[in-house]
Amino acid sequence: MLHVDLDQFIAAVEVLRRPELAGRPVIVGGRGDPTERAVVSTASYEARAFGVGSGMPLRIAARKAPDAVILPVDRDAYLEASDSVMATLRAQPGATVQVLGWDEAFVGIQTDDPEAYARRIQNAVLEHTRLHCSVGVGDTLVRAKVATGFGKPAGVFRLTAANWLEVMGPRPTKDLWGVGSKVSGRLAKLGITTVAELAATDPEDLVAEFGPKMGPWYAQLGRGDGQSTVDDTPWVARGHSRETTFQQDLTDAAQIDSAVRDLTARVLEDVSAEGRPVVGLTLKVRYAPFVTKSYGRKVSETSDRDEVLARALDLAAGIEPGRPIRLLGLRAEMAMPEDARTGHTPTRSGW
DNA sequence: TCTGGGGTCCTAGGACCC
DNA sequence: TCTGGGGTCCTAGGACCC
Repeated sequence: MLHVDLDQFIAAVEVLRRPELAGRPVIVGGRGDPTERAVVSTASYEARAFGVGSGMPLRIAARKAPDAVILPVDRDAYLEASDSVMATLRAQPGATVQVLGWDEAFVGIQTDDPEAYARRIQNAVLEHTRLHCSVGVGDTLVRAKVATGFGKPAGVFRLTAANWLEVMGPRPTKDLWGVGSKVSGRLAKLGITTVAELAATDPEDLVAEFGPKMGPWYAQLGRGDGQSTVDDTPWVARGHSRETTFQQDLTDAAQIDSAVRDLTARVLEDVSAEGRPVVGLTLKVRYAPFVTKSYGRKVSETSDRDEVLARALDLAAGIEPGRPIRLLGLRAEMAMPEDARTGHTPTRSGW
């Protein structure tokens, strides 16, 4: 199968509608104001040369790349571009498309020459959207996904059981898709620092540290093994959430109350668009500077706005009075539709 | 350096039941 | 009076991804 990933997607979309920005460092994040609390969504390759990367506070990014153009996030524009990329992929002969995000997808195909097929896809995407993408070829989802990184930018790379250990073996475990800094640190404490070492570990030996599912899963990840078919079953969202970081920390009860009402209304926009009842609510509170607490509970199935608001305000009653709040978030969990409940939906553990 | 916003999934521990 | 063992459900928290 193939994994297709658009190059510097968000920045590329912005440059398309502002051709004068081509070749310049471009940073997209927040409302485009580096004095606000916000982070970088995407930086163009020119901006990355200054050490700017996604997730970095916008303020820091602006300091590193003083001449960069900083633009606000425009979700609708990226969604539209994404839709036409995915439509292009689905139009390829024999392609099964599993969308992973705005800018990436797995493509299942039967072909004797996957590299040629990958080039076809790159050309088709470029022709229809004027966007460049990189393609990974693999015999499992994990290998295809990881392969893409070696193809960037605008290239094609193949990873299979035959070359996985040769290419990935010496690399740190953090280079794996699904291993972050915490897990790589815990693995290091067990004496496992490279992908080769992880691949050679008995899955059962990881159960004590990571639990019955994640332990064996990490061992499998080290080998690059896992699911080898692309599943295009339409995704069914489990829930929707909204959150806001306040530019000034909140302490006033009336402000908190109004923020919760606002979040509820925004969450309900997404929820009611799906027409599925709410079955659970979680209020996330970040007390300054960075202590996150959540207050959640199941609720009896409801689609009534006032009912949901009342339950959200119930949760907000648990907020510690007087403690400065930096962020509030509200997540609504929705009832799963009958067919999705009985049918299969792709899960991370399946990979 | 000081940390967005939208998601998913897993685990631990307490409550409760038999 | 002090207390097993297994199971399920729920909540809180954590980790990761884009």
